[in-house]
Amino acid sequence: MSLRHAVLGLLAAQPASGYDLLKTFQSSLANVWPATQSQLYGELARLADSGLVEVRTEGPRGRKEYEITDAGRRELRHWILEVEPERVRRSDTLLRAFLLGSVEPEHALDFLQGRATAADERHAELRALAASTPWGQGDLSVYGRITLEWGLRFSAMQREWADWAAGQIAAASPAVQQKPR
Amino acid sequence: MSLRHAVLGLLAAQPASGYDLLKTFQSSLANVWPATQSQLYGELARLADSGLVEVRTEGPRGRKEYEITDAGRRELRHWILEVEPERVRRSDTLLRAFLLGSVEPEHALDFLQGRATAADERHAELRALAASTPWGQGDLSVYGRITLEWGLRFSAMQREWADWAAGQIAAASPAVQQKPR
DNA sequence: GAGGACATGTAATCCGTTACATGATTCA
DNA sequence: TGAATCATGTAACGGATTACATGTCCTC
Repeated sequence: MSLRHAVLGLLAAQPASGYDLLKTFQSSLANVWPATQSQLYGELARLADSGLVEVRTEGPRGRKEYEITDAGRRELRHWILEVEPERVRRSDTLLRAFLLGSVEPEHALDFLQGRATAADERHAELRALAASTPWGQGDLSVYGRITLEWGLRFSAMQREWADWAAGQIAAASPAVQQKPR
Repeated sequence: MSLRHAVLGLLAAQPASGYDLLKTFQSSLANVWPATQSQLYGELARLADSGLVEVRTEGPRGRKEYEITDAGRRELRHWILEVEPERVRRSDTLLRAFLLGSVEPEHALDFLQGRATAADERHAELRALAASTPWGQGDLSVYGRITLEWGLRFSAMQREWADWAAGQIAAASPAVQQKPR
């Protein structure tokens, strides 16, 4: 049920149409909570039904500009501060790591080295994003940076973990030479 | 489509019934790729339909012991080594962080301090799990440790990030005192 | 007037969760 | 004989993804 709160959070900053929100979900939010057009319009309708948002104005081409209501603000605040976040549950990469025993050690090493490279690439991508973002003075700037920093730290951690894990496998399989980087 | 590969991966190590697999999904795998009983029995039926596993023996109480087939092993190997893992897409915590601008800075600080505590608790939980696990000599031991290490590093990273983020907010809101720990 | 951007909506399908339902075997 | 465990299956519901469908407005 977090898409609902993502939408409320965006509308808490400023009124917007589904189309406006969609652009945000495809750009900055794509790295945090991606959502599709279908989902978004459906969620807006449901939010309006439950009184957490309202149509403020209807514009050309059927444009509906939504505004958060007081009930919506209360719900958002409650969710952020009082609902315990769920842990990240599933990671594709981690599942593969768990199952690496079913391939030969040299292929396990290849996998981990691939993960190290992918983590580096992700890190570079986020660094580029940070550099190209016109960071202003507002809240969005402070919290956007904090969110991005999480991504940088996460990808750095993945890189270091993959290197460490490759070392562990090399140590456990003396016959296998770890390829030099 | 990863539950399918989690099941194949477990059956690659040894034949098992749905009931056996369920216990694994509720213990060690719960930290990596949780799955419910419903899901599991459904997936086993689908895997058998597509010829990736086979019923090896039928035991008492309708027990069906499944075995991976050659086609299943090929599919597993292909998935582990040749299918690019998906990035972790959604994090409840990160979405809240992104939206923290909609609450007062002192509550944003509370949130981040709560995350720091939760990360510490998770870290301790995983340390306890590592200590209480009878690590043997096999593959499961090597790859289980590697997976657990990821969790330890992840929770450590979250803790450090939450502390750093709290510092950023305190700096951006000079009026707000960061509570001492 | 044609093309692109704006703008919303619906349908099909898949995956995951919760709950319901049923029955067999073992052991105290 | 009754409780616990073993064992499998189905149904209902909600969220996410992809694809389909339609129409309007602006600008060149």
